[in-house]
Amino acid sequence: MGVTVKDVAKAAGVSTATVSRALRGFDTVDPATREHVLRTAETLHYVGSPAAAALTTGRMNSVGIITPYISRWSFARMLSGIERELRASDLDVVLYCLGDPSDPHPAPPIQRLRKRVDGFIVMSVAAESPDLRGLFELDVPVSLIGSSAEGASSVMIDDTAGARTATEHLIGLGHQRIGLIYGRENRDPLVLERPRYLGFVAALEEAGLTVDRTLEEAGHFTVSGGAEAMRRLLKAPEPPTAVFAMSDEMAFGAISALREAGLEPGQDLALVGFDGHDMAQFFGLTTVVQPLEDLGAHAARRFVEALARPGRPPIHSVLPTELVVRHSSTGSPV
Amino acid sequence: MGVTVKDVAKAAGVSTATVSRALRGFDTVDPATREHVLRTAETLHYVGSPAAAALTTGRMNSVGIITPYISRWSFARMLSGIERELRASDLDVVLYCLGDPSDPHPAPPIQRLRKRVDGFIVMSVAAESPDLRGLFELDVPVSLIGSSAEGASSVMIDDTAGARTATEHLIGLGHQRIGLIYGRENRDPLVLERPRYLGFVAALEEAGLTVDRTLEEAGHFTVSGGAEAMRRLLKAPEPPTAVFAMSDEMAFGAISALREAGLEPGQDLALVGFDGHDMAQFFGLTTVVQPLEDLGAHAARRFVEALARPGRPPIHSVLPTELVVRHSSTGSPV
DNA sequence: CTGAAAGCGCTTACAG
DNA sequence: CTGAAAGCGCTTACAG
Repeated sequence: MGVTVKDVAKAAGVSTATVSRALRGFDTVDPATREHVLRTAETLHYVGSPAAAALTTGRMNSVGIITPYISRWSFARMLSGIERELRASDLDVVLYCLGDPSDPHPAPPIQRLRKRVDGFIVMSVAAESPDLRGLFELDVPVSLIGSSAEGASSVMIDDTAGARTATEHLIGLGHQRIGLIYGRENRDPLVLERPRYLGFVAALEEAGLTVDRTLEEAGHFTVSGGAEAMRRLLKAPEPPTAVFAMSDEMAFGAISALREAGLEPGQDLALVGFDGHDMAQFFGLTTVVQPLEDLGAHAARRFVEALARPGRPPIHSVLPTELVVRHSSTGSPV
Repeated sequence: MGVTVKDVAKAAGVSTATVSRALRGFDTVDPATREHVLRTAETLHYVGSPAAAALTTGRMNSVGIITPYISRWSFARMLSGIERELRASDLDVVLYCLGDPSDPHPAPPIQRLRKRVDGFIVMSVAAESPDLRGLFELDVPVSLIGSSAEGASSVMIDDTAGARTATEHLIGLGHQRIGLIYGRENRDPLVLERPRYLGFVAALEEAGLTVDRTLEEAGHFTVSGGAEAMRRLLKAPEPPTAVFAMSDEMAFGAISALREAGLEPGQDLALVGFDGHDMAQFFGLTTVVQPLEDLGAHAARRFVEALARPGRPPIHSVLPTELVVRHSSTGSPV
């Protein structure tokens, strides 16, 4: 069903061992022989069988990407960063999407996947999550984004600090009643939710403000969820004068709910989001920008390194975030 | 480095052939034997080697996804649809991102990829694109989204009709000077661009309107590109009174450019987008909604079928689009 | 620097 | 219904 090393060997008049060595650039091959083999392989349009190579070497030359979402903006962005970085290393990308961590979903077939890839890059899943059960005992490189674990490299942002900065910004503008739009009722599954909440609370407490649970609404990390959360907040007996949304997409929804109610973000209610969404600028949305593609690229680089030099101690990196102030919080013109 | 069929065979007291057959549910195995083998495999935590299986059967149990973009909204959405559908078939998803079709980029290693997967799903790449050179001679199933070719199944929307409907909507509202925000200067690479243009032009011509090239601006399918395109249109000696944008993201940018200029979409200029973006509703954007996830799921299903029953004639499907009218074109309240 | 041979872990005719 | 044996296409000690 195709040209094999045997064919190349015969055509080149050498052994299959030599073909194999030449093709992979071993320097134990006579340069002239190598040249000749390469040319012969070329002529015959030889393409190696990764399955056969994998069977002998144990290396699949691919990496498994484990993620809760694909199309959610920030995840697509990280994925894009991973892909871009991996393109150079000719590792193939095998994508596995878990599904929403708060919804019931089948456990990923980690053991089966492990046989298909040389290791994993995991996007925003807590190391302790049942979805990752067994992953760290696999003895393959694991590179984490947004979470961390003992034996794995990780790259994250400081979610707590980011949320705290956002909240402090609102406090600095004089707000005392600050609402929150978080994600899901159960704040543990999505790894970024808890630290952002802690940052929010810390800022309030430091400023001597009380944490008012009635000012916290779930927005499910979607635009429509954010809109609904904001509608509920506006219906409160004493609505907040400012709101921190844990994602820009929820903040977009919040903006639309405000407009619906005849209110202008920045004028009537100060709003801050989180992510640095493409469209934040166009909404005039103040937001905590995180370097999503860089997070992905970083994790991919760590993975490639771990594969090349096993046994090195894992590296934990924290990438900076930046509060970008716009109209939605200050009310000043866009 | 792990438990193999041999180990299972020995433990179960049968041959490896029987283990193999039992594990794959062949009905030529005595039920009691099968049960016993299954239990033994379970106990031993046996996990098959896909590489070895692939080497003997020639099947990799995975599908290559070829796409120009990952994080662009509509592509992420289709990808999500593909993934969801494939999850059930336990085919692994190997992702290959080409890069922007209008920018120079390396040719994808189709021949190499072919050895890793059982076939391909291609998102929005013209069958004649150099990126796909050799793909159709590979004799593996190919399932196309948004384009079509002789020997491959395909699923698409009618881009021409969608664009025509959008344009007719604007004409029906009484507009005579209708501008266009398209993608790139070179409209061929991204397969959807040419048909949308043809639909736009057809609607104008049928209405007896002249096609004015000075009212056409490139928006690069990005939010900021759309904003710039709209700014240029507004600077025209005689600006359009309505604009059709080939994507919602460009339309969002256009909206922000309008607001910047103190204009209100729907009041001062009628705007229609294309895609059915999550956020269109929140912008009050009139748009041609296309079933992106369904396109992906559809293509995936075709692929799985083609794999199961090779030789069947390919199926070409067209999924419906729907014009959803909102404030941005009619000016009526959201 | 090169080759003969074994082996990676499965599956599949072939026989029984 | 089951097993012995060959073979898929590579790579890798081992010899030379």
